[in-house]
Amino acid sequence: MTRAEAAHAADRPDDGARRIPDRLRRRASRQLSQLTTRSDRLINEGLAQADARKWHYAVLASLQDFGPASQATLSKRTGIYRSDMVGVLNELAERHLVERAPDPADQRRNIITISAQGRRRLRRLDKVLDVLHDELLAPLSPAERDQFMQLLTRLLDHHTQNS
Amino acid sequence: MTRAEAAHAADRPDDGARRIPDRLRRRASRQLSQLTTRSDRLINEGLAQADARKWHYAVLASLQDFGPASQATLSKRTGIYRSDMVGVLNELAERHLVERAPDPADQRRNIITISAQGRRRLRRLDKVLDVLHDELLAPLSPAERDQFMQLLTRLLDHHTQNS
DNA sequence: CAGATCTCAGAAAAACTGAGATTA
DNA sequence: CTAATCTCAGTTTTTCTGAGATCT
Repeated sequence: MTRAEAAHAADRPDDGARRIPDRLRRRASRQLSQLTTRSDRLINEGLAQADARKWHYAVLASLQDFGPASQATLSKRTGIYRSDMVGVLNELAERHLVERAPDPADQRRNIITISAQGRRRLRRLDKVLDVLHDELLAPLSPAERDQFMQLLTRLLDHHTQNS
Repeated sequence: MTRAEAAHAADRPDDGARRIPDRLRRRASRQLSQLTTRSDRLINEGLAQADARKWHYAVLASLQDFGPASQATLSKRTGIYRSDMVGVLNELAERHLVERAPDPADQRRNIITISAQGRRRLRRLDKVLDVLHDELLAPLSPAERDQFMQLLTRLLDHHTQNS
C-alpha cells in the first residue's frame, strides 16, 4: 500500500472500533463464491492425484446410492449436462468402472450400471474425499460442521425446488 | 425413472428409516458448488438488469471502503486477476464511475479513485444486492443468516491465510 | 540489473446451446 | 407428427498464463 492509500484508509468512516466489516466481506454471495473457488481447487487437485475427477465421483455415487439409470436420469441426479455426460461415461467405461447397455424396454436409452470395480473405486474415492473434506472444514467443530451442512442444504433445497 | 430403476432404488441398503442422506448430499464441497452456481446466477442476472456486473461492485465497494488504490492493490482486494482488472476499469471509467490517474510518486502505477457518480452508483447497487441477498437467504432466519456468514467467513479466512 | 506495474493476446477449463439420428 | 434420448460440434464465459513496455 502506498503512503497515500494508507492515509486515506485511516480516514474511512468505520475506522477505530471497526464494528462493521467492509462491504465485500458482508456479502454472502461473495464469501460463497470465494470459498467455492478454494474448495473446488482443493477437491479437483486431490481427486486428480487419484486419477479421478469430481464428475466421476458424482456418477459412481449416484449409481451406487440409487441404482442403474439412463443417462438422462443421471444428468438430473448429478447436475452434469446431458451433452457432457457422454464424455464422462466414456472415461468411466474405458476404465471398466461402469457398463453401458441399451435398455431393452426403450431402445433410445442406455442403462448405466456400476461394476464391481466401480464400487471398489467409489470406496477409494470416498476415503480420499473424507480426508479432503476434513481439510476443507478444518476450522469447524463437528457440531459446527453439521450446522453448516444443514444451513447449506436448506438454502440449496429452497433454490432447487423451482427448477 | 424407469420401472427397473424404481425397483432397484427400493433395494438400496439405507432405504426405509432413511437416516443417512445419499453420498452426494453429504459432501460439503458439492453442496457449496451447487449453491454457488445458483447464487452466482441470481446475482449476475440481478446486476445485469442494473447494467452492472459483480466485478463492478467489487471495485467500487473496495474503493469506497478502503480508499484510492493502484490496480495491483485492487486486484488483491477484490480477487480480480491483474490482467482482467484493466477491462473492468475501462468499463467503469467509460461510465465515469472511477478516475484513473498516474501516480506522481511512482510512474508505473495508476491511482484509481471513485467518483461522486461512482458513489451514487454504489449506493444503488447496494440496494439491488440487499434485495438479491434477501432472496438468496430467504429460508434462513436473521440469526441463522448471521450464523451462516460467520461459518463461511471462518472457513474462508482459514483457506486464505496461506496465499 | 532485478523487480514491480500495466496492458494485451490468447490458452484452458467449464458451462451451455443446437441440431442430427434414432426410437417411442 | 410430437417428444425423448444419445451424441457431436461448437459457442460463451470465466479463469488464468505469458510476455512486452515502462518505470523503480
